[in-house]
Amino acid sequence: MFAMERSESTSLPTPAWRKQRKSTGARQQLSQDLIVDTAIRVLDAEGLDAVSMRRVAQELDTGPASLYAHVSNKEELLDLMLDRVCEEMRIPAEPDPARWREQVKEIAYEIHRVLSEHADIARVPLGSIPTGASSLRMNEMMLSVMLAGGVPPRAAAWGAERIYLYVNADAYDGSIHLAKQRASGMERDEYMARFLGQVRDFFANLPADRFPATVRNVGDLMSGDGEDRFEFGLEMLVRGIASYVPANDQANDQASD
Amino acid sequence: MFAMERSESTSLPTPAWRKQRKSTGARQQLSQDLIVDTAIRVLDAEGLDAVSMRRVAQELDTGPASLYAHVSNKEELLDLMLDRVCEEMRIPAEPDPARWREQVKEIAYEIHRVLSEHADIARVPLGSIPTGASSLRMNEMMLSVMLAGGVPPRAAAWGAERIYLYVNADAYDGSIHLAKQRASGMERDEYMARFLGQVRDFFANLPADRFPATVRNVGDLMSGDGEDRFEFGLEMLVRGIASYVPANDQANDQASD
DNA sequence: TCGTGTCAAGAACGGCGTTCGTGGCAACGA
DNA sequence: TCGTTGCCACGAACGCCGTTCTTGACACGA
Repeated sequence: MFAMERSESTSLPTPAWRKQRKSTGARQQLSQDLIVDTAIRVLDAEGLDAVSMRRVAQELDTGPASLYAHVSNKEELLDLMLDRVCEEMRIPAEPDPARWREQVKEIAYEIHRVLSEHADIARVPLGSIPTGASSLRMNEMMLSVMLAGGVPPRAAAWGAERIYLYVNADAYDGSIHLAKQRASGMERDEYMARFLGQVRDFFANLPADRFPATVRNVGDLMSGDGEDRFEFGLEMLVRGIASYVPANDQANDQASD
Repeated sequence: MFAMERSESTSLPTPAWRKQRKSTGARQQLSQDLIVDTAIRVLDAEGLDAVSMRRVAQELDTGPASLYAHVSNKEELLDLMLDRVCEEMRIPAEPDPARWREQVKEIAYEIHRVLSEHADIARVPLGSIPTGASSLRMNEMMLSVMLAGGVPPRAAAWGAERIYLYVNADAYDGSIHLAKQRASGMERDEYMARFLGQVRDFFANLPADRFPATVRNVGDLMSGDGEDRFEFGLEMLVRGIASYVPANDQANDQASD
């Protein structure tokens, strides 16, 4: 089957007089887009570790060497996959100063959602400056929203980057559990229940004299699911950045650095 | 007495009458500790990617199969390395309610320091619940400090975990630049200058109509080094968690969830 | 019809994690 | 003192990986 066409042309049917490239039959033309599409299919189905040059080539009924005509590296392939994934992010409407906190969180949620929907792709952006158009647009929007809300420029610039780091890290963290669950062959709920049970037992059975706070608060330590915790950390960050807004009707004891 | 330990003496010529096998007996006893020590030496010298079972075995003048008698997995080896590294962390004195914010930051800095000193070991704890004694002690201390400062238990439990995630993520982020610098063969300063210059150019040359906030704030986006940004994000988080302290003389519009 | 250039792809290189089987050595029982 | 036994180091091998070299088939311009 043909992948969805990405660029403007190419969706035309092949002229009948042009021979169907090669005697090996209806082989599809290799192209960067096709390779990236295929790699993302493998990613979604089996996780990032399954995305190898050989595996992608096999999926396209060819050898690994063939990919290097369209992609210089595995690293470049991963970057391209990330760029493509980022295109799925929906950017919220224009900045609304009255709702700037909510908008910052909406953007963070959107990034988190898209990264989480594609297995452990979140491993890729950790540590590589994202230069894809979509990433840049997210960053631009986050910045605009904060500036509209009255956050000073430097705090907004750094804050946006820190929030981005946090979102990435949490998405990656979550994807690891997904990978382990996949490897264990269990259902999601069963895996989670078993895993959390083990951690709870581990914490609860620590020597209470050396770890009093931990043992006494096992209930709170274990409460909430991944989404609750992501939301909590995000709220921490947003409250923190809000404290840099000058002349606010709150938070005036240690504000503004 | 001969043929125990002292691997330095193996450069002696082997007596012709002694079977070759015997001379290799001058090896040091393998043990888990020795393997972990060696692996950390490789890590510090060449980065985490250089830590392979083969590489560590080679460093010990043996074959990779020999390691599996003392370590069940590469994953287990990495966990053991992390545990060992965490032992270098110094835990601050006991909780001082008046200084709880500073103490939280001190703990975070200490974790960050030790992780950063060992190349990209920070890749390991991202996504695996740390169960080493040292990690637990850090968590216990962080929890105690927050509770002493008046943070409600659930907020303290979640907050400590979120801060831990942030510290890990930032340490990992930093280690990637170190790895790339190492790969490029440049000096640290030269690498950084070149890298930041490229990013600055990239941002500055974006189309100003589509990325107005980005282009207008290039200066702020690029300002500060890694430590400044780490500090800033940490301060964001601490201010955020502080807003959960009830009956504070600040922050009372949306506190306590 | 004959180059010619492009690009798919087979083969191979060196490295990886891991397992299997073997063989040497130390400790122990007779 | 001499088997015997059990443990453990380790060579070899398996099946992956990313990447490169080389070949060769095809479409196309001359």
